[in-house]
Amino acid sequence: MNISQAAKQTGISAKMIRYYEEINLIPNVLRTDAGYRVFNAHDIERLRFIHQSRNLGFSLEQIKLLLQLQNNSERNSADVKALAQHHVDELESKIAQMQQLVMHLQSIIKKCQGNDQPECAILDAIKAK
Amino acid sequence: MNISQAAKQTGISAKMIRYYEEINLIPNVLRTDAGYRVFNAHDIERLRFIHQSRNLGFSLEQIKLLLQLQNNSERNSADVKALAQHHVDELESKIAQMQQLVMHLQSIIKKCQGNDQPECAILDAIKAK
DNA sequence: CTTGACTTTACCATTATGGTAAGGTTGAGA
DNA sequence: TCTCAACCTTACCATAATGGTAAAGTCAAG
Repeated sequence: MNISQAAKQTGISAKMIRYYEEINLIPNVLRTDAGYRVFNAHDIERLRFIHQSRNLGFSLEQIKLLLQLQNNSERNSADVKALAQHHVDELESKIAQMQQLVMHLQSIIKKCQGNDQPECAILDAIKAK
Repeated sequence: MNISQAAKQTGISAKMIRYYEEINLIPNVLRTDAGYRVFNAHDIERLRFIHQSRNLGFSLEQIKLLLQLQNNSERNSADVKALAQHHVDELESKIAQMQQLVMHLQSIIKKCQGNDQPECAILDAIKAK
C-alpha cells in the first residue's frame, strides 16, 4: 500500500504521515527500491490509532505516550487513565478560562450602543485599565 | 523612555514590543543616534491598548483592526461591536467543541478500571473506531 | 578607562498542518 | 518502445505569538 492509499485508509494526509515518520511517532516505513513508502497492516493500524487519538484532542506528544502504553502488554491501565484524565483536566482548565473571557467580553459589549456614532464603550473599556 | 522602561510601563516584553513594531502593529518608533528606540507617551498608550486587548483574547490581527477603529474618529461603534461579538462567537464555538470533547473523553475514561492490569477501555475505545 | 547593564539584530524553537517546487517513478495506452 | 499523466520523493516556506540565544554595539557610573 502506497502513501496515498494509506492516507485514504486512515484519514491522515500523506503530508502528515511523512511528518509522523519524521518525528518518530511511527517507526520508519519500508521502502521500495525506488524509495516509495510501503505500508503494511500494522502501519495502518498504528496510523488509525493516531487519527482517533487526534480526534480526541490528544497532542502528538501525548499520543507518543499512548502508543507506548498500547504496545506495552505490561502496562497498567491506571497510567492510561491518568494520561487521559490529565488531558481532560487541561481542556477543562482552558474552557474555564475562555468562559471567563466570554463573560468579561459580554459585559463590555452590552454597554456599546453599536450604532453609527464613534462613542464606544468597548474601546473605552480597553483604554480604561 | 527606552524599551525596558516601556516594557515595564505596558506589561509587554521588550521582545514583543520589537515584534509588534516589525509587523506594523505599532508605527516605527523614534531612535537615538545610536539606534536605541525612544518611546513617547503616545507609543505607551498604544502599547497599553494592545496589552489590554491581548488580555481580552483578541488576536494581533483583530487588534490591528481595533487600533484602526480607535484612531478613526469617524468610526461607527457598530463596527467595534461586531468585531468584539465575532471574537465572542469564536470563543463560544471553541468552548462548545471542547465541552463535547470533554464529555466524550469522560464517558470513555469512566469505563477504564485504572488499576495495575493492562486491560484498558480507553485504548479499546481508540482502537475501536 | 573599565565594567556592568543596557541595547541592537539575527537567528532558533515551539505545535500541527498546509502549500509549493523540483525532480524521480510507474504504468497504461499509442 | 515511447510518452504522458499520475504518482512519489525531499526540501523548502508559511501559519500565531512568544521565548530564548548569541554577537556586537552603547551608556553611565566609578
